[in-house]
Amino acid sequence: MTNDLMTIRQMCDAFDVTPRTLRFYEAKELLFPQRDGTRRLFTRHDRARLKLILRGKRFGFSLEDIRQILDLYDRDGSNHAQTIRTYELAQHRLAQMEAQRAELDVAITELKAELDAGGAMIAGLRRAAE
Amino acid sequence: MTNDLMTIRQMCDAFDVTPRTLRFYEAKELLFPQRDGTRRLFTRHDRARLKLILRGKRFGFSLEDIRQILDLYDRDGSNHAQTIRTYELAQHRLAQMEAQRAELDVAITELKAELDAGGAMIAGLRRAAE
DNA sequence: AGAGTGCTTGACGTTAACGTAAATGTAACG
DNA sequence: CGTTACATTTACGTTAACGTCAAGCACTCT
Repeated sequence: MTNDLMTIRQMCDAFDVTPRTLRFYEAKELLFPQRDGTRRLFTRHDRARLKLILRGKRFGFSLEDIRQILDLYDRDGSNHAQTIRTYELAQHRLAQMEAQRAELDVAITELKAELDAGGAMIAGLRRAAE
Repeated sequence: MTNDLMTIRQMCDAFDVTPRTLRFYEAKELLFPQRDGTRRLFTRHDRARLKLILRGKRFGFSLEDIRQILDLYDRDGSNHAQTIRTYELAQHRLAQMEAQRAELDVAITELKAELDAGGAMIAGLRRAAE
């Protein structure tokens, strides 16, 4: 069984992040490692939170979004209103992502058309400028 | 027929940008308006370039990318090697956009799964942390 | 004790594309 | 000539998520 307390380096190796990142997350109040004198010791709790953080980032949430979600979660995991709030946050983010994808689709289609048509951006751009 | 020379405000109204933006583009050498004393006067040429700039932005090109493309275009619109170069830039950008869309698709799918499964991000995040 | 290794806390740097504010100019109107 | 309405330059501010030193402590090995 993996030790309950991990040094910053062990954390970095385990999660593929830099020490700077972990300290940054602590400064932003996303993590709260214990101290052994001056050194940080990360608990299971920190590891769980870090997983959530990295997962949230993959979803495109900002660190601030993530912090809010984690705070709600820690304050009272069973509070219905807060769960709803988080749900709404996720829904909102999902809508953003889908809108972004739609824009991207349009841009990709247009750019492909340029390439297919003129054989070069320039030609496409010139036509667009008429 | 619309006058050949336009003030900064006319440009802003016509293209829905701010004066700051036009001055910024000039500073970045994307536009080269004439001067009437101290005031800028934008020519048809500037308008054509601005259209290209805004179009490039929709494609997700950086201003620096756009500047390079415009420079090649102005220097010699018929130079084959330069046309090829621009073509490659566009291809590269297209590849980036498609990669980005792929990532977005994965994230959207995952996030949807979370929402469908647990009814809340928190639940999803908790399962992920186990 | 000296060397090496790893950890710590500052604190400034990076990137893009402008926003915003301050001080000044100047053209036209009445 | 005074006011109004835009224009100009200069230059610092913004945002996110860290990167990159710099200087120094803490422990261990020899």
